[in-house]
Amino acid sequence: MTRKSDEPRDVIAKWEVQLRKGVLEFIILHSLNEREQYGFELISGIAERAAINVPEGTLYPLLLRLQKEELISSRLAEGDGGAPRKYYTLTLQGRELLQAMIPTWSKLTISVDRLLHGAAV
Amino acid sequence: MTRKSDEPRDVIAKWEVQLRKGVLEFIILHSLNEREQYGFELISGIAERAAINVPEGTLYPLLLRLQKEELISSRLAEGDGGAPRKYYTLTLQGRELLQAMIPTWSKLTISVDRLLHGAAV
DNA sequence: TCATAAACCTTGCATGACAAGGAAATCAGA
DNA sequence: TCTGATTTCCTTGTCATGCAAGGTTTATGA
Repeated sequence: MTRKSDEPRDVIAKWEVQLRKGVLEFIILHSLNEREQYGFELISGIAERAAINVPEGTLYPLLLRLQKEELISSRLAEGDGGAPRKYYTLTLQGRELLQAMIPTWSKLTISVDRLLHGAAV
Repeated sequence: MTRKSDEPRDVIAKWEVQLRKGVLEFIILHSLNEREQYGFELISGIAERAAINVPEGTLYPLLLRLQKEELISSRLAEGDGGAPRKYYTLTLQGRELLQAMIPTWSKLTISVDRLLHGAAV
C-alpha cells in the first residue's frame, strides 16, 4: 500500500507556515507594546488569548532579530525557580513601526476579504 | 550626508513582502475558482478588485508551481494581437485545497484581530 | 524591416518559520 | 553530593515564497 507524502493535511500545514510569515513579528510587537514580557510568557499569552502556538524555535530567533534591529530591548531578571528571564519591551522605533504595521495589516486583510466575498472596490 | 538604508518605508515594504507569503497563492486559487483566466487577466483583475498588485515575476512562477502540484490546469488560446494566452482553471484537488484554505485564513485573521482588539477567547 | 504591444518565462537573492537538539540555572530529594 | 525535574533561553540547518531584473515569443502596422 503506497502512501502519498502530500496529503491534504500536510499541504495545509505547510501553507499555514507560509501564512504566518510576518504575522508573528506583528503579534509579538503588539504583545510587547501592551506590557513588558519574557519569552515563555509571550508564548503562553498568545496561545491563550489567540489560540496561536508560537514554537520556541521561532520565537527566540525572532526576538534576537528584533533586538538587533533595535525594535525591542531587554533586561534580565530572576526566574521562578529556573533560568533567568529576559524581559522585552518596545523601543521608540518599535512603537513607530507597530503603528505603521496596523494599517498595512488591515488593508491586506480587507482586500483579501473583498475578493473572497465578491464585493466591489 | 549619510543615509540610512533602513528607512521606515523600506522596512514596511519588506514586511509587506513577507505578509503576502501564502496569501497570493490563496487569492490566485480563489480567482481561478470563480472563472478560467490567463495570467495578465489575473493580475489586472486582482489589482482592480482588491488593489493588490501581483508582479509578473511572482505570478508566473506561482502558476507553474500550482500546475506542477496539479492544483490548476491550463489550455492555450489565441491572444489579442500578441503571444498566445494560457488559460488556467482549478482541478478537483485545487478546489478541495481552496475549501480547506478558507477556514484556515479566517481563523488566522480572527485570532490576530482578537489580539489587536484585546478581546478574550 | 522595425517598432510596439501582449503575453509569458527564468534566474538568483532575500527572508522568515521551525524542527531538533542543546545549554544553563535552580531546587528537591535520595 | 548527585541526580532528576523544571524553567528558560539559544543555535543550526533546511525549506518555501515573493520578487526585481532581464529575456523570449507572437502578432500587427507603419
